[in-house]
Parts: sequence; C-alpha cells; structure tokens
Amino acid sequence: MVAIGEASRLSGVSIETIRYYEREGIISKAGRTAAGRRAYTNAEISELRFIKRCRDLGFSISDAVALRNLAKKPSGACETVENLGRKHLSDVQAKLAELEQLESALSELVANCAKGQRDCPMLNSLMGQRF
Amino acid sequence: MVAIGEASRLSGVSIETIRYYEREGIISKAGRTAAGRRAYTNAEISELRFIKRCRDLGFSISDAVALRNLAKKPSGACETVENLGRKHLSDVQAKLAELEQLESALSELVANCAKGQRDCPMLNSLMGQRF
DNA sequence: ATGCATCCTGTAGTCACTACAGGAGCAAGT
DNA sequence: ACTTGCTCCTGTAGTGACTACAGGATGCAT
Repeated sequence: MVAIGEASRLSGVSIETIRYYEREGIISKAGRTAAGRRAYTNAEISELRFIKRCRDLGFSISDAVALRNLAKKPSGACETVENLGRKHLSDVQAKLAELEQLESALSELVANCAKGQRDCPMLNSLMGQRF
Repeated sequence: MVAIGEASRLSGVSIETIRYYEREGIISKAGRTAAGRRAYTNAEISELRFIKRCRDLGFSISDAVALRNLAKKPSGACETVENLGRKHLSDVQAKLAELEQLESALSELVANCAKGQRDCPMLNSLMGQRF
C-alpha cells in the first residue's frame, strides 16, 4: 500500500490525473488510510500503468477503459481487442497522412520565404486576395 | 454585404465558429442590419478565409491572429512570418515523428493479434503484468 | 396568414487534463 | 515540544477551439 505520490511515480500518471480518473469513475475509488489519504495496491498501480500505456498509444480514455475491462475478463477478448486496435491504427494512419500533407504544404510555404522577395510570399499565399 | 450564413459558405468557417470568433475578439464585431443581423463585407470574408487557411495548416488561433495582423501591416513582416512558419513547421515535424513511432508500435501490436494466440498478445503487452 | 429557413443571444458541453486556493497531516531535525 | 518542509486533501475554475442546444425573432415566398 503506497500513497498517491508513490503510485504516481510508479505508474507515470500524475497525481492530479489519478485523482481526476477517480473522480470520473475511470478507475475505482482507492482505499483510504485512517487520516483519509488514498492508498494504492500493486494491482491498482498496474491498472494505472495499463491506462497510461493505452493513452501513450493514443487510445481515448473510453477505449482505454474498454481495453482494461477486456483485460480483466477471463478470456475470449482477443478479437474485440484486435478490432479496437485496428480501428485505432487506421485512425492514426489517417492522421499521419493528413499531417504529412500539412508538413509538405507548410514546408513549401516556408521554403519560398527564404528567397527574400519584396512581398511576403507566405502571407500572399494565405491571403489569396487582399483584405 | 452578406448575412452570416453566406459568409460561412464563402469562407468555409461555420456560423457558430464565426460567432465564436467575434465573441472572443478574434475578428472584429461585424456590422448589423436594422434588425440586428450581422452583415459581412468582402474584406471580412477574406479575413475569415485567411484565418481558416491558417487553422487548416495547423496554426493556433493566436498564431493565426498574429499572422493576420502582420498581413494587415504595410510591409516588413516577412521575417516575422517566416519565423512563425518555421517554428510551426518544426512542431509539425516533431508531431509527425511521434505519430510515426506510435503507428509502428500500434501496427506491431495489431500484427501479433493476427496470429491467433491463446492469450491476447496485445493485452499482455499493455499489461506488462497481471492486475 | 402561413410556413419554413435563417438569424439572434446566452449557456452548457466536449476531451483530457492542469492549475490553483486554502487547509490538514506526516516525518525528520533541533 | 516545536518547527520546517513535504505531501496530501477537497473543490473549483481554466485550457483550446470549438460545438450544441434552447428559446425566441426575422425574412421571404406562397
């Protein structure tokens, strides 16, 4: 049983965020010491770490919660997990493609800048026409 | 002079968002008809389009506002614009790299799924150890 | 006169936190 | 016993950039 600060260090989830997760029912309410301070078991810390890993992979909180619930079930969850994973992967790939487009557009805009024109080529590009 | 719906169509910025921009002082208050409805000039529509282009390129609202202010100035803004552009480009590139990492991690996780193991490999990976 | 689209203001919700304010508890040193 | 400094508590408000109503007024064509 460790205090919230230690649970935070061990899980990588900030103290404020742990309290937020509890408030929102994302994790269950932690036990308390006599003085009313939260106390965490190893299992609870692992759970926090699980949520953290999901979040780091870009899953939404509700996906993370769904995955955790699947992880707690005996078995047979693999297919559902795979579906969630594939869905999220394709979202990430879409976002990646979008960001690549953006990068090249922006890169071109900035590259024109370097040529020292009289009128700012980037502003002209953004304007299309005068205000 | 056109109404907000037409201004929205012409600029690509939604009606709600135009009103939001006005409320927040991002754009100046539009003129009104006798009945109190907003009326937009061509210049104002161009300005909305300018903001829209900035946002589509991933600039923050405050960057977009800064760029617009530079665009309204007589000249000499090119260097500042270039700096903003380069800064944003490097942010985008950082985000891109991060997302690429994420994509490959997620891709690997999901690829393992396909092999039909007994224990879900993706959940095991997320868990590290049991709850 | 009727119907429907468009417009108005004002407020609350979204996502996932983050940042206080104001106070209480705990552990170590003096 | 007392002080110092850290950790913890609750509760509320703020972040960015919108989005979504509710409840009502106006404009225009039939």
